[in-house]
Amino acid sequence: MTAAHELGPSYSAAEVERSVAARWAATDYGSPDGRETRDAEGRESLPPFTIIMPPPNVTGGLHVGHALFVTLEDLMVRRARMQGRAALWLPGVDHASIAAQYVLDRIVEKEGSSRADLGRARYLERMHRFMDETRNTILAQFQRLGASADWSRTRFTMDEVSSRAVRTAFATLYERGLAYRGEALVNWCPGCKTSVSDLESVATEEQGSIWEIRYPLEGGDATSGVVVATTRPETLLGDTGVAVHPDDPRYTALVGKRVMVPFVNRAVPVVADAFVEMGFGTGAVKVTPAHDPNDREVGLRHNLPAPTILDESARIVADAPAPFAGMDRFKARKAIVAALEELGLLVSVKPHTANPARCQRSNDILEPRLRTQWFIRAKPLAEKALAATRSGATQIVPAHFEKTWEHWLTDIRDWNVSRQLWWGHRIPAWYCADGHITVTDREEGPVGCGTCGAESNTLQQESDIFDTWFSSGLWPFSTLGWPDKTPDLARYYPSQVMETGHDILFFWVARMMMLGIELMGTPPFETIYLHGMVRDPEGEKMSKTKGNVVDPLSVIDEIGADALRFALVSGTAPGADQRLAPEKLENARNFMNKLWNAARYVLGARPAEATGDRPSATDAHMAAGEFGTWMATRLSAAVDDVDRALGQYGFSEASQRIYDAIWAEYCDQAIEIAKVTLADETRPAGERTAVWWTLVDALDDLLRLLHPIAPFITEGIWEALPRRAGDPGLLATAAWPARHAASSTAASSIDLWLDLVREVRAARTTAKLPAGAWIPLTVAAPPKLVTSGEGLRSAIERLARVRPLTIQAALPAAGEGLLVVAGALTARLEPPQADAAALDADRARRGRDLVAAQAQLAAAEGRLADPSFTGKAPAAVVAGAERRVAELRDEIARLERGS
RNA sequence: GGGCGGUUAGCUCAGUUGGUUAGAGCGCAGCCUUGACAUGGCUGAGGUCACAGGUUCGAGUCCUGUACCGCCCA
Repeated sequence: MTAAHELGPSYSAAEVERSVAARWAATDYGSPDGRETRDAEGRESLPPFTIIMPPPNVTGGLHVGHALFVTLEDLMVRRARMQGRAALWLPGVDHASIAAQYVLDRIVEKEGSSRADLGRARYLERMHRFMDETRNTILAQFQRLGASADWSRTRFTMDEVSSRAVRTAFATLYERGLAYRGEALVNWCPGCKTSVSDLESVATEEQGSIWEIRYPLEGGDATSGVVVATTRPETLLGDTGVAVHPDDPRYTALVGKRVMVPFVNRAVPVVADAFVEMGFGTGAVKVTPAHDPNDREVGLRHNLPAPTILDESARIVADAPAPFAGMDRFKARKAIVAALEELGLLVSVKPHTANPARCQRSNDILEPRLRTQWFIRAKPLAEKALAATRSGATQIVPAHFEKTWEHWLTDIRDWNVSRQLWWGHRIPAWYCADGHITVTDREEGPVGCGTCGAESNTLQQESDIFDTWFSSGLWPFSTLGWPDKTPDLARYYPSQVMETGHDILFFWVARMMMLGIELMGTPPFETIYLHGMVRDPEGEKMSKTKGNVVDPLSVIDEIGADALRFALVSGTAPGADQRLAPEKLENARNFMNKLWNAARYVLGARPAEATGDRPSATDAHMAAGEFGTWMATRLSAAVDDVDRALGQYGFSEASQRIYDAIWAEYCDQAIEIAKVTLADETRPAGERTAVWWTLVDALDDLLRLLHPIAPFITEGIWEALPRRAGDPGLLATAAWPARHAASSTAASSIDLWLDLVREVRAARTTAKLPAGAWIPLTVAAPPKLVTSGEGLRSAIERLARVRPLTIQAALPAAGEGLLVVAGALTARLEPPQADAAALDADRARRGRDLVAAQAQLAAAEGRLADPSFTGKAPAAVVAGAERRVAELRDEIARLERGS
């Protein structure tokens, strides 16, 4: 970057971002106790502001979803930092056990080996090497986005502290009876060879069949018995019953009788159970307790055995009858159907839409299997989480997600935390030869069996590991040092905001809430802010196979992180998905370019008289004249609006307001007005100096407002700005702007004159007057506006391209020309050689204005004439209507007089 | 089947506790190479706020229902 006062002639995001990043890297500004902060003492008097960063997957690369969350969190943290709070944004990465193992398995396969070949120890060693390669990649990419996290506190869900937190948490839950080991049906993924939680199972839809199969009566022939309907004939080998609805008259006589399951020749009872839908299929269903959740329930209610008939690869078990033993489940389905047909037991086959659950990771169809697993008792934990949101201790943004939250937590089922994987935290449970369970938080394991005292070296540790989300669930406090009582934990727990995607509300947020309340005693965050998904311009989910993925790094290379951040922020609404189109990115880029050029102009327009340091009091110059007051008022309104928007997580609204403040107000109006004064050597030097310093002060405010969204360019420009005494070295640690004392509540005459300028321009356009021509304008203005108009004379001339400009009390008697009415101002443009057609066009325009004004007047008058309006509406609204009527009458009178 | 959300300009979306003149960006049309910026400036066209009822002095905003779209849970 070039020296102060000299911004490069064209905006290069890459150059600015590189240079600013280097300056940041040389400081500890991201630390809540950073030395860069301007007021360390003041900081202590304010509450800290903490966001714990959702840890990205260790093996992952940056995608646009990361870019969104990094931007939003960084925005909040940067603003809090500027407000003088101790702002902590704590980063880290997640070991992502199933996802990482899935990725590494593919790599190992390519290397011609396999997980089984390597064995657990060597595989984990290979995994650690892999982690070391990838761990910092994603965080380095976050830095390119401008993330101002405290990198010195970076954590990993598999580091030593996290491991201790996991053991302690589990041991505590076990002690409290909130963790238990039990046999239950789990979602088994035959591809990943592990169980997965309900949340990791994805319901899908596919065309299948429904088979109707006859189970003959025990001792009966092939026409006796009952016809069951099933979508999974292959599980027939594990059937231990047939169920019918108790009220189904078709089967009343059969209940209690026994029927024969083909091939296995097992006599099983016909039971009556209300879960059966009479209208489905034949109204009779086979019961396979070990391979279907509903059947499991029925089996338990009717004391049916539950033989497992599918192994961990979802093949028919070895002790099943030939030829099915060892067969894959889908082959077995065909084979069994064929065999049934041969036996004459297949009654019919009908098409049917099935909804098999698939593994979120591998997409294999999940197989329910009975297994002994570790579970977390969810109900008592969920109740506390619900209490926290109901009491308002934790607030969900947007609020409507509370309903989803309620729904899920109310009907929550126990959480299966066992995974038959290798990469992850091993469950700290040990079993002795007699099967007693000992759970401990000691890294080296228990000293002996907690029940029978069997020696530690005879104990076997559980081979299962924890669901990744168990360690993630501890993240809000394990990152702060828990289970130790660290100063960080005391200072930063609970955090203010948990910002994450609504897609992991249950996976993660609910678990953090449940575990946080249980283990820490208080909810882990005050606000849960949920963002939506970033989609492609057509609203499609981005995916590599579709090829519609926006790569944030290429976007940054092309237009800069600031533009990407601005585009994402301006498109976001709490909980809502957004479409990211190239036009949006382009607009953001243009905005950055606009800001850069505005700054270039301001810095280059310094009057010779504006020597010396920047005045430390902003409002000295702003109070000096109409322009300063106007600017102060505009800035104050912008600050108020941005504060209000951000206070309610209206990020997009805030970004739009800043965009307007910079582009429409500052560039299109303030600079254009100031330009005239600054270029006018005949103006008093003091006036030019005041105007220039006002521009500088305003730019400074705007940079501060925009900084949380676009940190690089604002920092880069700010560096070139004359500094005030007491300002820190970095904009990142400078103070958040406040209202200006010089602002005014009264309408500024500048706005009134700008309205006139706009009307004159419109008149010129409709009348097709040459854009470059100087055209005489006479304005009739009330006395107060005559004075301010004189002060703005050269600006009005230039902006409206009018000359000579006459400002007086009244218009001379009707003459040729174009009438212009704007607020309290009436004016006449007098083009030297106006052609008749042009004048007609303008007259038509004015006619339309008149009609519109008359319609509005009629409406307003109608309202005021209605006693129910004047009687019931608030006084302010009535007064507003009255004012409006007066204005409209005045305007109409002037429009009519002139035409 | 249950729940939640959406439907506003050609497109993408804003729209605070109901206040009467519904906004922005992009796109479109016309004009402008004016010494910060053509990644720009100026001006303009374009909306019965999905539909049908209701509450109210007043409804894009609140209530009921309908249609369509999307998401979540089963």
